Amino acid sequence: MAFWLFKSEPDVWSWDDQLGRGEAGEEWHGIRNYQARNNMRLMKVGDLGFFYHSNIGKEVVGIVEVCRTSAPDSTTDDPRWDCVMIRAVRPLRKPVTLEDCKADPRLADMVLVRNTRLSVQPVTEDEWRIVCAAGGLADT
DNA sequence: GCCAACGTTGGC
DNA sequence: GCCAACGTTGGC
Repeated sequence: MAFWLFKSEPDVWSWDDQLGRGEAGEEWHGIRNYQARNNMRLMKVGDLGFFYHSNIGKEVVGIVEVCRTSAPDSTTDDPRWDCVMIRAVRPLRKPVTLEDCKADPRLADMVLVRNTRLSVQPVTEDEWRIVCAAGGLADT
């Protein structure tokens, strides 16, 4: 089981949009960056991820689960790009902001803090627990 | 709206 | 294969 972080501009695709898809989930299409794509190729069904709002909010707002491994991105004919599908699991009780993450020395190496531009990132188990706790979720 | 950081492209 | 030019992302 691995942990990840998915970034989205809420203008384009928000947590509420994701929640609206329910169990069916949503294809995480539109990724045109090799590092982000490679991360998606490593994902397995059942892996968990944070749903992060970039630009507006700049905060982790919810938890998602990978529900389909990486497959061709339906929004392009370019065979280089593929993507997973994710479904909403639950919101954080309290969003965890980028500022919060920067303020916690234990999260200093988090990709979110270090490489602000990567849109699909790995999260370590420790980071996962710390952010969940900060978000008011005892476990997951 | 600006700009730093980073990725990609293309000329050589 | 290097690197300058350019485009994009995302925090501020």
